[in-house]
Amino acid sequence: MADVQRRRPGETREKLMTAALTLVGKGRHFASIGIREVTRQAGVVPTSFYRHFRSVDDLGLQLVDELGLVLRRMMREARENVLQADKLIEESVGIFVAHALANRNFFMFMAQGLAGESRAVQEGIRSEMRFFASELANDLRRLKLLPHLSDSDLDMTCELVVRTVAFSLTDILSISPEDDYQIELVRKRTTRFLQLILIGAGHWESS
Amino acid sequence: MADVQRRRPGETREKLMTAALTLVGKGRHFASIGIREVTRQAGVVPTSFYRHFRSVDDLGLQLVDELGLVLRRMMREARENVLQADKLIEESVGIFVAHALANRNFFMFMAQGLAGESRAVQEGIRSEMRFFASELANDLRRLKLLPHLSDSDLDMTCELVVRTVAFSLTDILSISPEDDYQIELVRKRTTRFLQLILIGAGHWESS
DNA sequence: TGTACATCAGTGAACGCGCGTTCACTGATGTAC
DNA sequence: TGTACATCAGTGAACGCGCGTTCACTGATGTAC
Repeated sequence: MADVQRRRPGETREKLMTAALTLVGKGRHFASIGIREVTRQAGVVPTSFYRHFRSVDDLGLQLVDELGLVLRRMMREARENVLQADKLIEESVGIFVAHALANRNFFMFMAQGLAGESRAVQEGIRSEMRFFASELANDLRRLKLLPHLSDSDLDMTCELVVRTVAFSLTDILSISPEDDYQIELVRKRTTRFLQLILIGAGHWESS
Repeated sequence: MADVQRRRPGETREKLMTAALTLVGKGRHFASIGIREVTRQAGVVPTSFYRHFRSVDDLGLQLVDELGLVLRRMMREARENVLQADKLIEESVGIFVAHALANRNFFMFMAQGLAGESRAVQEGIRSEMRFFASELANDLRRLKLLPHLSDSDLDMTCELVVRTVAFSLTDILSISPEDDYQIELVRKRTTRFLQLILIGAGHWESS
């Protein structure tokens, strides 16, 4: 009975961000979401919105920051769990697919934002992807998996890998999350894409 | 003086579709565009809209059909002009970049639609991409450039090529069309991506 | 070739509604002394 | 430890505006005989 109605600081802000993601998850596009809609979904009065964000675009930018955390978490999990070099690709793709399903709304927001209305969000997401690619390049360098590649060729390869995986995202997100069979198909196809790229990298001649 | 005010049939319909593309080209996202906005841009009274489309989504679907024509035109030009096998990739990428710049609004619509609000538009664009990939596979088969690949592996390779090019689209579209230097960078990078993929395909072992 | 009628495409007025945003207010929490 | 005050986060009422959509009307074009 004690501690009644005591609000956690930042609780409403969080509710608003989650509400926006929920709407995106329901099939709405972020660019078409309004303030009243978000607050309604969050169960909060419209005026509250302005206590935390200047506009929906501003909320979007803050979502990009959180997206960065989600991606880093995924990267960490991959580093900890991908042990056998020969199954590196398969296991990484598996982890990616699992995270995409577990954070469906977040990744939908990411897929939308890449060609979204706000330049700032667009730039933010691209920058997260570049960061991801450069981390991947570091890992591959450390593992000496493609030792004959120059730094810039390795960067290029990783950029292509990240883009390919990002495109698979749109495949996954267009499938019903329960359709295990379709998801398995995407998983296999993505794996083959990456294998093809890495075979290419293996035979690439850095000048 | 004769022939005054005589409207070409379908003229308004065309104006409305062009208007929607213009708005997209100005940075608006298709999902956030309204009927009144389109008609205003087209210089037409709002009620006219319903003479041609049931909704903005419906207009979007018809834009996908036209997008198909744009893609086919591009494909034809590539077939006619890509003569030297050793420069196949470079020349194809060049033609793609030229078309992307010349039909900027159309390609922006395409990039947006891939993760857009309307499932039907999404599906339509994906299907155009699949068609493009299968045509590419036919060409490569005819040219006997990757004779050791099974049909399904060749399809996979072409699918990856098309996706990679499609992703480059978002690069091109985020650049100012006058920034020749940046565009040249994207052109070179895309070319390298495709070279990497085709080297991979060259060493791929179809089981 | 001429006439009567149907169809089509564009118009302007009107509707009710939800939107973004502002304002003054409230009560809880944090800070200074 | 207690008191006074400032700051913060949430509220409800209110605003003017642009939205999607409907309606009845108009004139041009197409069709039948």
